[in-house]
Amino acid sequence: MKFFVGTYKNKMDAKGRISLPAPFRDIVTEGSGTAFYIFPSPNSNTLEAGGSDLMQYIASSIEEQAPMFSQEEDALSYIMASARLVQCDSTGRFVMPAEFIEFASLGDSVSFVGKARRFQIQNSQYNEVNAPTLRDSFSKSELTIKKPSGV
Amino acid sequence: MKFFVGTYKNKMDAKGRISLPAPFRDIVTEGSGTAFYIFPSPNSNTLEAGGSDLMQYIASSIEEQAPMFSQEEDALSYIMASARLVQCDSTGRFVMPAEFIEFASLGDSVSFVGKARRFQIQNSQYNEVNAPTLRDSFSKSELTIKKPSGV
DNA sequence: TTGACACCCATGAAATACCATGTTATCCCA
DNA sequence: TGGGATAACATGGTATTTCATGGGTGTCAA
Repeated sequence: MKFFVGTYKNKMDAKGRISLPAPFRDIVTEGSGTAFYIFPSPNSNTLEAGGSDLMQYIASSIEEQAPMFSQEEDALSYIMASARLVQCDSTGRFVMPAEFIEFASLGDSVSFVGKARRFQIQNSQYNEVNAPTLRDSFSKSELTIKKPSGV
Repeated sequence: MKFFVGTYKNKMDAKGRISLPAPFRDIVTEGSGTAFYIFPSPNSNTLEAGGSDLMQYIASSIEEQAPMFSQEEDALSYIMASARLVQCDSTGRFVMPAEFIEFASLGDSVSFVGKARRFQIQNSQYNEVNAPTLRDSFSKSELTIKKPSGV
């Protein structure tokens, strides 16, 4: 299995077209053809993205937490309701839906931030002001990596 | 596997005809030809819809919960009794049964809401008032995506 | 006969696939 | 190790297709 790592900056044109960074292209298109999923992050004004395996992960989690037709399921599946499947063309470019441009306040420069199983898409300025903060809070050892079960 | 994601708004004409959103068309018709199932939601005034794999999922769930001919099975299988199989024409349009138009109070504008394994069909106004609520309850961190078992 | 329903076109707008180019990164060989 | 050749990639522009939607016609059954 391959992971989304690294941070890349690409330009969005007037039509909302952006090149998906080449290192992400091969990973995300495994099992989803040339398409991948984007949805608004539940807790911040950034966009989350990944392949069909990510959606499978989320769908399974929802099914284990809440039965079908329950109110909890309705709230959890808001991710699915707000997500979009976007297609890459032959040159590796996709069209960012207008509602996401607005949600994430995307400008000319867009950052792609690797997050292992998924990646984030955000305004480059947002990324620049947050990256040092994140690094800072991490190096304070408030945040650590615990041993996962079954590894 | 492909999932129903996103929210789309289409118009219903005087004959009760609606275009099934193109992104849903390819998914739902896998294994069901050009037809799909619609049934009233057990817990709200919206309509649930999906392909034959969804009905398979529900049927299996009913079989595991209650034995055949039991009273519980009778209640659970009300979904099957109230469901309808609808056909799409060559342009991807289907006729919404009159009883469902009444049940879900459908007007000119109809929303299709992706829910991973299935999708909902509802009055667009109903969708507009509920979507912010869902997003709100989700972003309060009362609801999170936990690691599903076996992934 | 009348309504319900499936089927057939037509059309404008919007989405998407295709083609072209410059620049950067990578590879290969001297 | 350096320099040239080659391939990959990001980005700009254009053409084609898809899609949603409106209207009409025929057919079968109540």
